[in-house]
Amino acid sequence: MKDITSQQAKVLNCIQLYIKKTGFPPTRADICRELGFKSPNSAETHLRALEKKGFISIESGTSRGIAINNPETAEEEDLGYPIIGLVAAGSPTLATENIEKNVNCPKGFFGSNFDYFLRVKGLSMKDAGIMEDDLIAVKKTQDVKNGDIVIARIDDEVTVKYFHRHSPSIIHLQPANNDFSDIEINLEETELYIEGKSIGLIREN
Amino acid sequence: MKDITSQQAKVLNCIQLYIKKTGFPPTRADICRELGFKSPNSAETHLRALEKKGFISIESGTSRGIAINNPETAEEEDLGYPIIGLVAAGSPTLATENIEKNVNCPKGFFGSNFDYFLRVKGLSMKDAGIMEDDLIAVKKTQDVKNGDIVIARIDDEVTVKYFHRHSPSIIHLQPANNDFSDIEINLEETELYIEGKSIGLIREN
DNA sequence: TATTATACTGTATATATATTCAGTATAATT
DNA sequence: AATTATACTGAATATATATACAGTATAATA
Repeated sequence: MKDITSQQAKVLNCIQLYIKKTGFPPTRADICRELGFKSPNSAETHLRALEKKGFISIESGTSRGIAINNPETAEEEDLGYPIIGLVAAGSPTLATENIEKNVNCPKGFFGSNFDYFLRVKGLSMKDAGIMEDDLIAVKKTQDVKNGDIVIARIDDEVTVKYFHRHSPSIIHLQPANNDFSDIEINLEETELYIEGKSIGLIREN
Repeated sequence: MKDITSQQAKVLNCIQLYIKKTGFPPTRADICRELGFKSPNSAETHLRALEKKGFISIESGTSRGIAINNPETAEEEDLGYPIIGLVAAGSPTLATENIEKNVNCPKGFFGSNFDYFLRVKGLSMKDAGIMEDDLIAVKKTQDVKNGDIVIARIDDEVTVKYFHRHSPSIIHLQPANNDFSDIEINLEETELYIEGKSIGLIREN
């Protein structure tokens, strides 16, 4: 998708507005009327340029045969977010990165953007209101602060816990359940990977 | 909006599919091709009938000038679900039925249908994973079973609790937090109204 | 019983529309 | 210096398309 010029952007916007208003695409003459062009060929050449750059599709020989190409919206909004299963029962266990299904959830549903849903197993975060089978909205990031609920991986085991950095090399992964105890990680001895952090939660019951 | 006939429904469906596939409405000839009609006037008369009944709009003299009238979808899916505030701090308090904002949430997001979101105040259901400021998806219904999480109103005070019917006239509203105690209601003395039950939960953090 | 709505075929045509060709002009690449 | 992309006007035209008119037939309604 090459760069669009300001005039081409005007034409593209005009087409979108026209479709929204009338329910069907404009003719060359319609575009001229809307944008003040005096020759249908002005619209024609802009349409050709927009087609060449991939913004629209034109059906040859067809009246009003203009379709707007919208790959982002079409794919992302229809597919939704994947649900990934977390097979952890209190203590972290192996991560099965299988997509359970896709949830049709509007983009930016939780203030910030996120990348996928994680199906929670176990009750280690029960006092934080995270119960078994809840779906955590996970934003992939390594930028986490003390007190954040993080998705952490130790070797191949994935767990959800509160994040607390006690010193540059000592990190505590703290459960929210008295039946479980802190996991202390010395970064000089053990490798810790932060998959991301929780920015929201969904429960279906 | 009068009744649609099966043939007219076929034509309407054909138009919708055509728009979805191509991005622009069909001509009379296109409809004939899709549905096997041999005369463009077959499509024409069906279009006139659909217009008369309010299902579509036709722009006279305009090629592909068909627009689908969709008042229901336009209103319901864009508006989303309202968030209603619950000013309850552990013990039930007065309900303020003010719409906080609307959430654009796909219909049927939680398996079953629901009617609105309730903003939770207080921690009386903390052990059920319902925390302060969580949004409960509420389905308006009086059909509740023991163990359901219900939204109950006693006089003008609204609360979220587990529902337990101990006898035909004795109902217990049970919190999920040891710091709170059961509310016992004798239906012969006190009026209890079940606003609905929780079928899901959303947390933004 | 007469009328209206539905459900088609078949033909004809005015016009709405895409599209080509001929120019003019400026700015950006190669 | 030559080419290409952008940004237009203006005219011409083949054809895509809406739409009216002439029929046929069945079922529902007044």
